[in-house]
Amino acid sequence: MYFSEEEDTVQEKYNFKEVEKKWQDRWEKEELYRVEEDSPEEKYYCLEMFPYPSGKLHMGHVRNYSIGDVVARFKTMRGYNVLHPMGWDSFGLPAENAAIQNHIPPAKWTMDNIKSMKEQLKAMGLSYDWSREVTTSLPDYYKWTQWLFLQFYKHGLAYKKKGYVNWCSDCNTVLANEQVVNGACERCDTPVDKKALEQWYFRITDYAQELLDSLADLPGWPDKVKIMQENWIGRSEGAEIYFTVEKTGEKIPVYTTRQDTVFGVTYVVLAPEHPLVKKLIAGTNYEQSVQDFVKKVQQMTEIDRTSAETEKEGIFTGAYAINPINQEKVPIWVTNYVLYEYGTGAVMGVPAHDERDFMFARKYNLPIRFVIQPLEQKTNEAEMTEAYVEDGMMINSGSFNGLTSAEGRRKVAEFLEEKGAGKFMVNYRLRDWLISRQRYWGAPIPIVYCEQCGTLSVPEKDLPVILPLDVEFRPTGESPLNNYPEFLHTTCPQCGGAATRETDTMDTFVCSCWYFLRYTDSQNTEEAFRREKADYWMNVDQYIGGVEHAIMHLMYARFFTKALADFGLLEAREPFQNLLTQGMVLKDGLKMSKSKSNVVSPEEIIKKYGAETARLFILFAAPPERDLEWSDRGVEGSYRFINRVWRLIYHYLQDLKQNKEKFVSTQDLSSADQDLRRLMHSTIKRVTEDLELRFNFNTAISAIMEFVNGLYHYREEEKQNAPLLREAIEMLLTILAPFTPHLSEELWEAVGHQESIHLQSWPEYDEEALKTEEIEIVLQINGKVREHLIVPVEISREEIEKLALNTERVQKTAIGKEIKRVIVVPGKLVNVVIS
RNA sequence: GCGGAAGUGGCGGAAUUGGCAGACGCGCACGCUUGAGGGGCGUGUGGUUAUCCGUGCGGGUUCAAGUCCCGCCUUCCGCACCA
Repeated sequence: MYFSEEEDTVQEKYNFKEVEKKWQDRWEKEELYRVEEDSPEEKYYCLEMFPYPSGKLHMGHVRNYSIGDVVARFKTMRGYNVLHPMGWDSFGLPAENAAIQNHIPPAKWTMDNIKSMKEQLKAMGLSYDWSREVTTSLPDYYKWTQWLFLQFYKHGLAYKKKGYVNWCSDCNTVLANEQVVNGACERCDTPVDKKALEQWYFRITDYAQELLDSLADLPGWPDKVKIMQENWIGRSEGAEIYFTVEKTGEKIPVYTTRQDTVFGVTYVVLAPEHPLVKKLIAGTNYEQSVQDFVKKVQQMTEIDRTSAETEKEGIFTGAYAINPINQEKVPIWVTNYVLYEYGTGAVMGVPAHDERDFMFARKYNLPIRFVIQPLEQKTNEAEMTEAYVEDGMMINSGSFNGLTSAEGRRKVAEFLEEKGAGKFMVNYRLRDWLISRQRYWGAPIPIVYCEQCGTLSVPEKDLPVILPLDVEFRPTGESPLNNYPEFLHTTCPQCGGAATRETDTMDTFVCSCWYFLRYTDSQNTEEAFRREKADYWMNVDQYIGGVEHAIMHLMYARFFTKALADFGLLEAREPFQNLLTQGMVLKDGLKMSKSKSNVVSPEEIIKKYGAETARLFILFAAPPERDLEWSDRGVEGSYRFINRVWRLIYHYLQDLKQNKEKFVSTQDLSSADQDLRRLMHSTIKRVTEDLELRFNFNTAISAIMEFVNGLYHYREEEKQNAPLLREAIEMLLTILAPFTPHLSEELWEAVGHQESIHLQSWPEYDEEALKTEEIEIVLQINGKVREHLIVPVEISREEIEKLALNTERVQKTAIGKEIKRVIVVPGKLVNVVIS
């Protein structure tokens, strides 16, 4: 990019309003941040989580995008071909709620918000390639979300089934397991109900093992996030064991990780929803009471039911089961503490070796039988007040006596497997992803139902299934699609007869599962993305966003990437190579929120101090992954620094314009010149390493501040070296460019450059320039700092030792004592140990 | 209960491999500049000062510990009857 010929008058005081606007407009006009795939440079994909267009930018956004912008600009200057896109996660409930409350159509509300948020983002001076912008709620995007759904369907990874699902009565829709927090809707906190409904699922459980295993391929992810995903997947190894109903011979599979305790089983328990419950009690004396109990449990809220503190309750069904290991007859109970969704929905009760079973058995006077002996001491059964849940040695277990728990787990499972009464089993806590929502503002699921032909995909050529915009909302929250005949009624793609459309839409997390792929080829009207383009850009080298997406978005996106790779659509099996989870922005130690009225508006800060002050403060105040305490004083400090840089360079402006001599020789430098030059190079080194190795923006900025302080000191020198000064100032502007892009660009132009500073290379430091002739080392006596010695750089260990021993301080201290040892750490310190 | 992160001046934070604790910034004090205020430029600023003491607490390893080991405390975050 080249600057226009017109002469700019540089003002004495930094006018951030004019300057920021001037460069934002010029960068946009010149398409400075546009990237293509045909670059000789190595690619780098820098991505920040795209926002939901609420209409207003908040400080979390400012932090997220400031971090991303520094990374993108820095990598560009380091010589990478950087993809840095932005878009909108624009389906979702708030738009619909706005429609119900204020009678604004969701599409209009959404597009208006996008417009105003885009202006706010542009006012921040972020280096996005806006030509790649994606909007998930527009047909040119959701067409491909629907197309991807069909690929999942075709490959058997999307299916419909009836099951007990989480229902939020306030949002009027079902929720995925991941969207239920403590038994309540994560969006509105309404306790969820369990409803038996037919719903669409993605078979993420097919990928459970790979999702778990390949966490190991992500060293660039925070351990915290990997551990959370690991726990969510919840893999366990155990056995399925088949108990049989005494009367009917029907099998009851139970899942356990402690098959070594199978001789300790004194009862079997079923979840209230277990289908066997009804059969067992039908026509017996127990029928009424068990039914009452089941009803009671099902009426409990999800919170109460799943809390570990909830009292364990149960009821005998009147039926008995046979333990396949020893043919023993044990009672079958129904309880509130067995989860139908996990394992087989049935559990073997081993009170002696499981806390929950222990409490349950105590309450209902069920027998407790010890079958695992601690290795160190003998259990005194009479004195036991809690279950022994550790491993040990098997006792009271027939031919298995004497085995350790680990051996027992293997042998018992093998034995049962041989008898056809059980098998080894790996279990996961991860459930399939429920993706259908009974809401309007989402991507319609491209399915039609025909009375003759059944459930059918919409043919790919008929995509997108357009979401109608002129719909009417009812205050109930019911999806208006159900009352929109033109949408609902269609023809069967197979027989041509009358058919109806699926009116459920997809969970918005489906849309955000592949947006990073669409960015690589966002204008493509023939495909979701061209494979070569995706393969060129993927994986995302650096992904940046909030930790609140640790499970849902990040796991769903990983699942999508793996599935798409299996469909042959791309090479990558992981979407995000490196992940940075930024901390929250706090005010007065609390998360900013309307209810606490401690919200600081980015718009106001930008208006008052300019975008760069806001960016600089946020990057300077804390390292990116930590929470950040907002401080108005701190903001003023950043504002001061920016003006300090401006004044410094303004002071030299005339000289710099007239004297364009380049710095070439290190001859004839005064000691102040040498100091300045050393400071300059050590600053480059520090800033480069802080950005390259650690994303420590705060310490990088502090190094630049020290450099500026050094330049102010140099300004006091009588004799100043003009070429050196020019080099130092240009270096300063260059390393500031990722942090303060407008200021740097304006001054870069002012000192006489025609090409944008953002197209310059990142400076290299000169190892030679860092060297000094003398260094300061620490003199310690018994490990305590006593003095500082100035010594030549190339001094030997022996000389340092001699020097140290000859100091007055050491001599004095050593009177009447023995010098036991002298430790020399070259270049750092000498420690004299005196008894 | 389980898992993770953190705890350093009046405040935000630095200390990269065990080697000068407190970089940088805020605040505060003082000086210079200015008609004044603001702003700017500069100096000082952990606590005590004879010296010592200091990184949540108590031990330990080491010539040397904010950093390593053992045992606790507090705060925040995530998960939580998963058999």
